[in-house]
Amino acid sequence: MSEVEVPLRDQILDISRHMLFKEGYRSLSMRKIAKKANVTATSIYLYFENKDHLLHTLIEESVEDLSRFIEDQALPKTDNIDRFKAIIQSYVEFGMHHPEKYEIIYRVRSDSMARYPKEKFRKARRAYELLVQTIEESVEQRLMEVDDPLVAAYSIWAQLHGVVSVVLNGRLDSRINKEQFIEESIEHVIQGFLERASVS
Amino acid sequence: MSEVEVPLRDQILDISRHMLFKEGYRSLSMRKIAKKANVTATSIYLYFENKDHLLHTLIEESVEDLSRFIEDQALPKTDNIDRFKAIIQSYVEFGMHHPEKYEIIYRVRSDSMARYPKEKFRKARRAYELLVQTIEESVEQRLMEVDDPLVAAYSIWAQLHGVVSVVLNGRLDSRINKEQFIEESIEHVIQGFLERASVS
Amino acid sequence: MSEVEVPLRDQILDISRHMLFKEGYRSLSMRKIAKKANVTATSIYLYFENKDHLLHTLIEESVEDLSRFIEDQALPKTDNIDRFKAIIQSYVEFGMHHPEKYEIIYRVRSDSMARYPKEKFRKARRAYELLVQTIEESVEQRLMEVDDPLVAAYSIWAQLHGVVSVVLNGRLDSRINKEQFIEESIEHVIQGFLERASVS
Amino acid sequence: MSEVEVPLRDQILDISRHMLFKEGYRSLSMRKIAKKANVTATSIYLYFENKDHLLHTLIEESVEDLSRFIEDQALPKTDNIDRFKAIIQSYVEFGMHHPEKYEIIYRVRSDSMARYPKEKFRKARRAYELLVQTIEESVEQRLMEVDDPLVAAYSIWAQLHGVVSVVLNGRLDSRINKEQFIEESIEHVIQGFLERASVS
DNA sequence: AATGAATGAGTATTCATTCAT
DNA sequence: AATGAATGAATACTCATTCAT
Repeated sequence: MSEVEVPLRDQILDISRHMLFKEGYRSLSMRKIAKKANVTATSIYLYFENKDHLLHTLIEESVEDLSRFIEDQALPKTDNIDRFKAIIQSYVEFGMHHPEKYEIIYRVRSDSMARYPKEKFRKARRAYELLVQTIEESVEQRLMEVDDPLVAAYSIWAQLHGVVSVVLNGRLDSRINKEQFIEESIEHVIQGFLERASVS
Repeated sequence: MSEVEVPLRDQILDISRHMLFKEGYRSLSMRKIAKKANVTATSIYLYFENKDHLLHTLIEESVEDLSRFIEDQALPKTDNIDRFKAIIQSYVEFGMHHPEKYEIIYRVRSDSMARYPKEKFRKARRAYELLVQTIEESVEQRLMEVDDPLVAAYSIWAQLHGVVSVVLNGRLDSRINKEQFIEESIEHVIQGFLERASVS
Repeated sequence: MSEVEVPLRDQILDISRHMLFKEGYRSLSMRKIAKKANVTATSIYLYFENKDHLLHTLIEESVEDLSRFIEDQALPKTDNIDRFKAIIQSYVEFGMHHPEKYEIIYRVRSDSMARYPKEKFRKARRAYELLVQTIEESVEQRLMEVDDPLVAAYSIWAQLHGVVSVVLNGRLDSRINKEQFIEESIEHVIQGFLERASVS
Repeated sequence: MSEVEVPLRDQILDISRHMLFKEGYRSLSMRKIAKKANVTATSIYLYFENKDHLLHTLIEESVEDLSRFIEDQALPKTDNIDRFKAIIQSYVEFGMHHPEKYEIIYRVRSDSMARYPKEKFRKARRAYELLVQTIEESVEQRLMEVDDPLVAAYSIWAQLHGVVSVVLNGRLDSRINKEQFIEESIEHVIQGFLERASVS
């Protein structure tokens, strides 16, 4: 009663996000969400048109958070190389610190989100566009040398995603130290570009 | 009638693999598989104990195919650097040529495969162990320089997986040419290691 | 429409009880119950968690009714022999007047009720405990002579159950009059004890 | 190989009888029987037209065994009272020594055997008819005094059945010794008749 | 004497959703 | 802002039985 009331809509989002992460899309049901929120399933429909809309909201929110997180870390950097590194670092950091949100962006979609309006995924590109632009400027400043900044940016993103998802899915070889793995992977991705530049 | 009869068991596997790829685990149902195979759902149970067993068979088969594909390409190479490249190339190639099998290894698991006997995933490691060993030998021969071959191998695998899955999930920026993306990504992953060596 | 509305929950219990009696446990299905109640099978789950819970409710209710019926008839009797007779009479009477409830207590269990919490069957013992106590007091008052009141009570109960179930299962020889059979059986069970006493 | 080959037909009967006793009708399936017999379900149909026929065979066999067991014990007795006691004793004894067969006679029927041709149950009456006849002769010889031998016989049978089934269903109060319970119950049933006679 | 392949009807249960209140 | 009652379609799986061999 005296506690701060979390609006039901937010509660539903939190519960769904968590359940999605813990148990996967397949066992995410309106009833289970409702039960955890101590309301009836019907109540969810007051805030979300249907299950898809609820999921879309979840994705949009995660995508927005990821973009903003990266921008917050990268935009303050005025040096392009610094910014380049910041984007990469913060991308991985977001995955590690907000696994539930990170996973929603990638996992959900593959399962059910053919239906997710592609258009909205464009938004997700904000951070990517920033990376492209940073690489372009670095190239202009002869700090880097790449054939195609677009391709380079996408490749970096893909590689980082591979690194993050291996860790989040708990597939890391048990003999390997997580922090070491992440650090060296990041370094490898970054160096792959910088060294070439420094060589030239 | 006069056509070559494909055994029902194999038909079921093919259909399941395809449906899994096209529509995801969650919409894979025994009934749908049966309908596509023009048999009753009951018939599936003549060949597979239950849905899990069917999926496990699918995974096992994919894992085996991937391992063998890589070995076939890499083992003939006697030079370690050649073998190193061959492993990487063939891994990506397998993903591109056998997307359904590739996806099963990764996609299915996250959803349902907590139940998949971990022991059998060890098998999946055959190619990975080969990569580790190749790196170790390259290091001994001073062809490469890495802190920890185990970590390096895992990092390479993760990055390649990121690259492959971005393509398979159709998430590639429409302005980007797929072949170029793959080629440059592979080169980047490879060069990241070799250049360091050549520098030293 | 103008009829008194019987709550669905009660309807389901009535229908289940009846079907159980008429067709046995094995052919009792949620679907059939639903069809008889003119609702979908899903609706049953609004009132009962699952089939077992539905059956348990049925058993509990029958057990409770039997106990109360006997107590209602027997407790008012102050004389122990009167009470002894009343317990026996009312036990059989309950079986004859409420065959569906009587049968549930015995028939269902053997089939599915290993799962039924034993603890709840203790309740069923209320009438039995009353019989034990009544015999004990009768013995103390030298109105009866038995080796062991516990054994005597159980033996009486078993014999009565045999008598009742023969009738309810329609196994009575067609040449035999039901009422006569019951009356003489009861008398025999009772006299078996009292005569010994009167002899001494 | 060198073992005595039990004909499959008998194996099936043995397995079915045992499964019926252990797990109840509801979980008795042709497939499970077949699996235990190491044959396919189809093979059962070589010996039994269908599941019902298999069960009927089981019942018939049990009924025959019970009748013969009682006759073997009772017919040699020339004295009617001895024979009366022998019938009762051997009935209970059969239940205790052949619980699987005993249970089939009673348990199965209630569940599925509405379909069992009543005519065949007449056979089951052989022992009962013997009891009736024995009582009739005892009455003629003024060794007993009963209103109606038919009713008396049926009542005895019912009471004994109650006693046996309480024990076989494991419903005996844990504080009660099984042997004592049976002995006293039998004695009570017998004495109920004899004492009256001895008094007169 | 026995099998292997297949079926059709059935089982309990779960799900997203709707509607009247 | 939220509920309670209900649905229709789906799920994995089991069963007795049949048929060709």
